[in-house]
Amino acid sequence: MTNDVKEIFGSAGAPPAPPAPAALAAKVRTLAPSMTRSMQRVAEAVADDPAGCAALTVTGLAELTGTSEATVVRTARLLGYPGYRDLRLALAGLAAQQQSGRAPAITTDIAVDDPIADVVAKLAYDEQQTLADTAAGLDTVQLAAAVTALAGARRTDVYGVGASGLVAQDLTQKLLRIGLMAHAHSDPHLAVTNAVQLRSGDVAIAITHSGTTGDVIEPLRVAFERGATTVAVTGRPDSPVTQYADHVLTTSTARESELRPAAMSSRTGQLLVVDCLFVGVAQRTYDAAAPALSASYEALAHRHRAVRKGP
Amino acid sequence: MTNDVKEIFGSAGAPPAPPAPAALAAKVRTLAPSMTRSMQRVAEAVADDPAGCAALTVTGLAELTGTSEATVVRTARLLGYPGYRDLRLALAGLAAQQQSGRAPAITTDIAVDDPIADVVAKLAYDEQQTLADTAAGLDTVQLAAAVTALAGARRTDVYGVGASGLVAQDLTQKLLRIGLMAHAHSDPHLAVTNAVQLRSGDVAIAITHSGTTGDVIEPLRVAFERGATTVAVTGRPDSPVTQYADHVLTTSTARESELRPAAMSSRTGQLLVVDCLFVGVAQRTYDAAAPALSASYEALAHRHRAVRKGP
DNA sequence: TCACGAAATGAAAGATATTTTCGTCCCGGG
DNA sequence: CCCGGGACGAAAATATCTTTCATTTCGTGA
Repeated sequence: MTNDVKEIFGSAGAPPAPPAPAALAAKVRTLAPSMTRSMQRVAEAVADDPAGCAALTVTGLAELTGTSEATVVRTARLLGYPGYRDLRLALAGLAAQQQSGRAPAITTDIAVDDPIADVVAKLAYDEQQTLADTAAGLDTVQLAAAVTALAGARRTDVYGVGASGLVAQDLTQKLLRIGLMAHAHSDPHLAVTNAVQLRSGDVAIAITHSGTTGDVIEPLRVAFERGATTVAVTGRPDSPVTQYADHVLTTSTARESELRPAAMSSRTGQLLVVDCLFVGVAQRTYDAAAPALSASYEALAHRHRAVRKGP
Repeated sequence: MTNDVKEIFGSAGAPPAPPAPAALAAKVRTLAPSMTRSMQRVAEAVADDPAGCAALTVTGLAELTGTSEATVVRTARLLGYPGYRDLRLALAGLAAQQQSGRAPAITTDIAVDDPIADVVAKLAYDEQQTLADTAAGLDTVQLAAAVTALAGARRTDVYGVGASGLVAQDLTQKLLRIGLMAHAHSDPHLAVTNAVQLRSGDVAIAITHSGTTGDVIEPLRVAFERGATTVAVTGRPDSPVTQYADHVLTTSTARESELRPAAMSSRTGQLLVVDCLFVGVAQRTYDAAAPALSASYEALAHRHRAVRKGP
C-alpha cells in the first residue's frame, strides 16, 4: 500500500494526488480503518488540533501521542504527504484557514468587556465597511464637478467644527501642498466674516456629518449667496446643509453606539472623500501639482534624522 | 491554538515580537526600509509568493534569491520568527488563506489620467488595506499597556506635526470627551516646554509616520527622561523615535506614489490606532466615560437644527 | 583619493529535526 | 509449543536549520 503510493508519486512526479489542502479531516476518517492503532492515535491528534500539531516537531508529536517518530512519519505518508515536514506545512495552512474562516463573525457591537484584540478587529472591520460603503455611494458626477470647481478656484474656504474640523484642516493642508489657496475655518464667526469675501469662481466646502451643524451651515449659506461654488460633505443628503450646496458628497454612516461615537466612523468616510478631492485636483493640475509636492517634501527633509539601521 | 501560542508569548514576557499570522505582507512593507539589500531580496520573494517559498528549504530560498542561508535566517528573524522553520510555517498558512480568500488584488497605482471613479475605488481599496494591515500588525500587548497608562494618567500630552498633528488633535479631542486631561502640541517649542512638566504617572504620545521627525522626538525624549510613560505611534518600529518610547504602536505602510503621498495612507492607520486607544480607555474608565460622553453630546445639541425631511 | 571602521554577507562548522534502518515484540495459527 | 508476519520503536543516517567567523563591501572622514 504505502509502497504503491510512494512509487506512483515518485514515478509520475506528483500530479496524480496533490496532498490534501483542507480536506485533511475527511482523509483521516477515510483512512482511519486501514491504520494501525498507533497511527490512528497520531491521525486523530492531527485532525483534532491542526494548529497545535503544526507547532510540534516529529519528536514532539510522537511523545504527545505516545508513539515514536517512525510512526508519525508513517502516518504522514499514509495521509499522502512525502514526509512529516510536508504534513506539518499542510497543517499550518489548514489552521490558518480555520482561523480566517472564523474572522467574519465579529459583526457584533463593541462591549465594555471586550478584550483589546477584539476591539482592534471590530474597529478595523467597521472602518473598512465605512470606506466600502462611502466609495460605493459616492456620486462621481458630483465629485467630478467639485474637483473641477476646486481646480479652477481663486480661493477655497473649508468649514468644519469638532471632529469634522480636523477633516477640514486635512483637506486644506493637502490643497496648500499643491499650490492652491485654501483655508480651514473652525471659528464660526471668522468663517462667516471670510465667507463674505467670496465671489463667483471661489469654492466653499462645508463638512458636517449630521448636516445640521449651524456653525458650518451659516458660512456656507453666505458663500452660496455671494455666488461661490459650494460643496457639502455630509452623511445626510437630505439635511439642511444641502440647501446651500451646489454639489453634495455623501459619506456613509456605519452603526454607532455608546463606545463608538459618531465622530469615529463618519470621520473615516469624510477623509476618503477628502482624499478623492485631493487626488482629483492633483490630476487636473498635474503640471503644477507634481513639482509642488516634491518641493514641499524636500523642504521638510532636514527636519528628519537619518534612520538608524542597526539595533 | 495559534492564539494560545501567541498569548503565551505575549503574557510570558516575550514582548518583542509575537509571530505574525497573516500580517506578513504588512510586516514586510513595514520593515523593508530597515533591511539590507540581500534581506530585502529575501523578504520580497517571500511576500511575493508565499506558497512557492513555503515549499523551499533554507538552501532553496537562499539560492532562489541569490543569497546565503544565513541571510535567509536573518530575514526570518527580522520578521519576528524564531527561525526559518517558523517563517515557513507562517508562509504555508498565509498561502492557504490567500487561496481560500481569493484576494482580488487591484494593485495598480493611481495614474494621472485615471477616471474619477477609478480614483475612488483605488483609494478606498488602499485605505481598507491599510486598515487590515495595521489591525493585523498591531501588538495588542503594547496597546493594552498604553491603554492602561492612559487610563491612569494624571495628564497626557500628544505630539504630532503636519498630517500627524491632526491625528494628535483627534486623539486629544476624544480623550477630553471622556474626562481625561489631554493636550495636543504641534508647536515644537511649546511641546518641549510642556514636556518638562511631565513626571511619572503622566503619559506622552508621539505620532510620526517616519519616526524621524525631530520636532516630535524631542518632546518625547524630554518626557521620557522626566519619567513619564511614553508611547510612539509610528510606521517604522526601528526608527529613532522608539528609543524614547516605552510602548511602540506600529501602523502599516501602504504603497505610496507621487499622487498618493505618505500622509494619506499613514493617516488612516494612525487614526485606527487612535480609535483603539480611545475605546480601550473608555472601556477601562467606563463609569466615568459613559456619562461624560452623553454630557458632551447633549451640550452640543442646541448647535444643530432639526433635520428637514421634505424636499 | 585613500585609509579606516562598521556593517553586510556567505562558507562552513555545529546543532536539530527528519527519515531510514533494523531488530524486538506481540499475536494468531499450526 | 513453536513459527511467520506485521506493528512498533531505538538508534543510525541523512537532511535541514542555525551559528560562527572570516571576508567583502560600503560609507565616512581626513
